[in-house]
Amino acid sequence: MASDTRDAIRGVAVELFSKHGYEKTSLREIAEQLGMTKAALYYHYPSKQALLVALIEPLIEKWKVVAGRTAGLPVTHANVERILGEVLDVLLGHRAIAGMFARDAPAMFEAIGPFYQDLVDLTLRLHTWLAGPAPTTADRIRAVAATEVLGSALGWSPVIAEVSDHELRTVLLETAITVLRSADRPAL
Amino acid sequence: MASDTRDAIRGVAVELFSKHGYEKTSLREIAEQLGMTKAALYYHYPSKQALLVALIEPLIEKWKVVAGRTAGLPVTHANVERILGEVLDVLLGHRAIAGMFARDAPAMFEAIGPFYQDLVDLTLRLHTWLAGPAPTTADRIRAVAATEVLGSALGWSPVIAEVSDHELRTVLLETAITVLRSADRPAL
DNA sequence: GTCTATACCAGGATAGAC
DNA sequence: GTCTATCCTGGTATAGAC
Repeated sequence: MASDTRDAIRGVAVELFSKHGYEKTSLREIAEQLGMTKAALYYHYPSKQALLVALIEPLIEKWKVVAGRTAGLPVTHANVERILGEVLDVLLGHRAIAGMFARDAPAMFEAIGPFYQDLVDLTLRLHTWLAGPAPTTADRIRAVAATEVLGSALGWSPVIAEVSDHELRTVLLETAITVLRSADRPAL
Repeated sequence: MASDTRDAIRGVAVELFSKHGYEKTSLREIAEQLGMTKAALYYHYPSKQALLVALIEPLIEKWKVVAGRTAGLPVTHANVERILGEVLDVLLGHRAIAGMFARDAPAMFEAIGPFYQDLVDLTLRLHTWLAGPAPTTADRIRAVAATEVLGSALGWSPVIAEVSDHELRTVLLETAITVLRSADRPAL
């Protein structure tokens, strides 16, 4: 087994990192909450950054899979709905971690530049795909906005916290699709 | 006059805070870039936090004005468009600072809790107003999503950076309104 | 009124004892 | 696998030069 201690450390780490931010969470705090010393953490994870990376990796992997699927995929209504749904599932399935990327971006970048860059690049590919072939500027803005709508799932608002994952998924998916479709409407 | 030096300090501070994040920006860095010592900064601003507050204040004031306007205002098409437009103008007029709140949230909260809480409360009031009277859960989610669409103006995507403020304003305003209106569409 | 020198404490990191 | 001792950097505080 991959060590109970490591699991416990990661658990406390996600909790504190998302609550107080990465920079403001001290290793002493994490250690104290686990009943060990700062230095003991260093046995299990060689640095604060390595601990962060261990938390991040599962999200990155799933994000790669979803964004990768868009390669060469035609931008049909059905495909857009499927991809956006998968994106939402990744966000909802890793809320705490994805929320860190959304809300604690500079810390994430300073700590794990290349990994962070991977996520950014993948997101840009998603934007490009969503904008469709030969997009206008407005199409590209809407692609960003649609992604932002999905990001609402990570929000701090009580509205978001109170709603069931299922309803959140349904409404946000429909809304994001509406945003992309709004190109078809006559100009205001 | 309110001191050239203070202006210069604030200029460098916004730049570095938004580039590397608040926590990761050291006062030494700021001082060096200005050709002075760390301690000299302390003459002009009594703490790193006070410097941050000085940057933040103009945004908070404007945000208060806009969110305050919604009090008792009927949720008509025209009013929604006017308020969302004003929100966009505030965001576009304070891009760097507003971006810090969007992307560096834990740092902002740790540093200036009460001020941050003000912004959050005002934003929640905006959500509530946008959701309209007797809102369904879906209405409330869409209100959050519409706000998130406006927040796209603060994004790091090259799409956003390349587009003119005017076109960004036009498209995002129209898109946010579409999101709120999408309740009228027949269910998927 | 503006700045320098200097010292203090907290947090991340490393070496080495047990 | 866990701890003590130690180092370095960054925010902070104060004394004092100009």
